Amino acid sequence: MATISDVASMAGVSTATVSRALNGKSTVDPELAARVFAAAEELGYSPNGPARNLRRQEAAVLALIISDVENPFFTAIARGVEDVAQAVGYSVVLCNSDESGDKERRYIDVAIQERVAGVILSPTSTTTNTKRLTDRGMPVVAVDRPLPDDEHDMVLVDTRMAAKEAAAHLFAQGYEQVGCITGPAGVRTADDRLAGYRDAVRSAKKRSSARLVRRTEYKAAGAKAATVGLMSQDDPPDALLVANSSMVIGVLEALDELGKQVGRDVGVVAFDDVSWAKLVDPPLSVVAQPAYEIGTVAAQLLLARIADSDRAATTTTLSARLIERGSSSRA
Amino acid sequence: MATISDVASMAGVSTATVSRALNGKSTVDPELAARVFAAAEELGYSPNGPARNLRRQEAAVLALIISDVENPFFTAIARGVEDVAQAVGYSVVLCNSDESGDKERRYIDVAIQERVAGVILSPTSTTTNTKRLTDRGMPVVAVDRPLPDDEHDMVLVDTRMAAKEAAAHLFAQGYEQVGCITGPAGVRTADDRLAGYRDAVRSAKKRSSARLVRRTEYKAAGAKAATVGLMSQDDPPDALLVANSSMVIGVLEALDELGKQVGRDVGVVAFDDVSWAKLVDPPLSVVAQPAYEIGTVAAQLLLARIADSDRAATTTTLSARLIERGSSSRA
DNA sequence: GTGAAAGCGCTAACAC
DNA sequence: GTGTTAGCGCTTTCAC
Repeated sequence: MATISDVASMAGVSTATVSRALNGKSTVDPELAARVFAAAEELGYSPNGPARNLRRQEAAVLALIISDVENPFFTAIARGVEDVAQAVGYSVVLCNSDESGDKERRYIDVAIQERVAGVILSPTSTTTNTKRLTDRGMPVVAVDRPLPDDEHDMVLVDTRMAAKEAAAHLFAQGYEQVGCITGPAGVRTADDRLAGYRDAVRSAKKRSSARLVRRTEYKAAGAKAATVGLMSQDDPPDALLVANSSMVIGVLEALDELGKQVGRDVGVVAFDDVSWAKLVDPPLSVVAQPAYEIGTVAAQLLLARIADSDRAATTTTLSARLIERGSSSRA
Repeated sequence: MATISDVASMAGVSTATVSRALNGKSTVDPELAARVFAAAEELGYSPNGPARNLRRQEAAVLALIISDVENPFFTAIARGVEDVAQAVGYSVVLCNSDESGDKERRYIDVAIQERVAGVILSPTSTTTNTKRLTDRGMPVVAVDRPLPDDEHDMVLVDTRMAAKEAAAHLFAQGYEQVGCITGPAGVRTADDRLAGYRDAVRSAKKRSSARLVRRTEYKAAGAKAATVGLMSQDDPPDALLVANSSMVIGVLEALDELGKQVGRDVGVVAFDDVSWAKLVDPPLSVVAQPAYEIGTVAAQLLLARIADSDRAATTTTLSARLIERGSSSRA
């Protein structure tokens, strides 16, 4: 592959001049510049990124480590990040930790080794170790889930409040025994959504009961089993708050197999306004999170910190919006 | 950030020895090795990837350029690629071309600049230019959609056959006027699915009619408008073959708004077995493509070609499977 | 305005 | 088995 010195000798100038011409730095004689461009074109020259980054000691690349590529919530964040990054000439590399602390650690190492300019991640758990990043002065922004220490920028959603509202809505619709299916303990969004649910139970003057709560992986299969378990006990719940959109697939399947009609028999509200929410029967009531905006804000924060490492860490909390559809109505 | 010479001086050895010890190359005196590891640990040393890659003239990184991150079909491919790559120590960077030839070109350039070991891509159109890649000796594997020249490995699905089967199934179920909503002209999967549909029309001895076909972006909005257009003409279709899962969302919304009952009034079969297919009413009949397998095969092919650039290019064609559910039945 | 030369951090000959 | 040294391709002083 052609190198800068190939271009230089073809154009009859020094490598320094080629570099200057191609980067539009300082002024280069127009005539020489033209020769340089012609030679570069002719040779199909494309600068060697690693070499440049090695020399410059910086790369215009951001790493985005998300916990589940197959979850539309996270891919929407990715789009937000990408749009902001592209606009200022940064590339984004997307890594899928797949809710595994191991893979997450591996990708954090890759980010360090590749010397990316900064990292945006949705921590798989509260034990996620970003120390390796911060020790090396790498800017980190956490999205969706907070990091334990407060030296990072974070972009979160007031998910506890949203969960409370959603559960309160179910009570207001006349459901008596609202249950909750949430993610694993230690995953902050799962804990918060459960806490919000409990807030609502308390406000509604209901007795909170562990019988009505199940925790599983943020996946359809676990949620399906949990729903079957929940519904097959005496005095089962007549409504369910479901903590994510993968889970609600399992929940709806289970309800269907148990012959329960959603809405009339069992009210359902789930997190995340997925594209197919209006297609199920009855249409699914959801808590819509501003995923794309989380991405854009996170990217802006990260870029700001890359530019100025002394900025104080900020936490941005966006709010979610309850969208009432048929699944949370008895009518 | 600590460099290899920091480690070397701390351990009282040369940088060469550090490199050897850390990479487990040739043999190093156990005692020295121990000192090296201790020093590296102490300093929080992490090798500089760009520097290493520059020297080695190769990086264990694959680029995967997909045309839509929000489409589960492509994210499933991504998981397949990643699983294979991880297993042999390669990282995967995921890039979203968003069906835009421009973004695709930009990412191809990034891949070249970063000197990744190889590229897997789903070309946005038949005009995708991979010449820049191949000119530089970069291995390329096309997935989902073929590339015009036959010097590349490709992993495709026999989507024409699958479309024919799906349309034939609709005729067999007693639908008389089967229509087709497919993607933009020039996108090979869109063209092939249309061709397969026409094959079925011919086999069923129906007169093929442009009235029954619509082409739009591979998105819900376009498909929704197309459906409204299709259904509001005289003698509208009584069944629809839909070329992708984003589109079918628009189709089902439109049908619902027009008061048509899916299955009884209008049969529907769509490409891609999405997670929510069984939740809509009636459950959605689909053409299930082996997306994950496409990813694994593509990654294996790419790795093989990286190891041996002289291999002849191969084309792997996987087959899709029709899954009959309620949406394609009048009962 | 341009070129010579140093050096980013690493690995791989090559000596010993 | 270990150290010395050259050099990957680039940018950036520093002279001129």
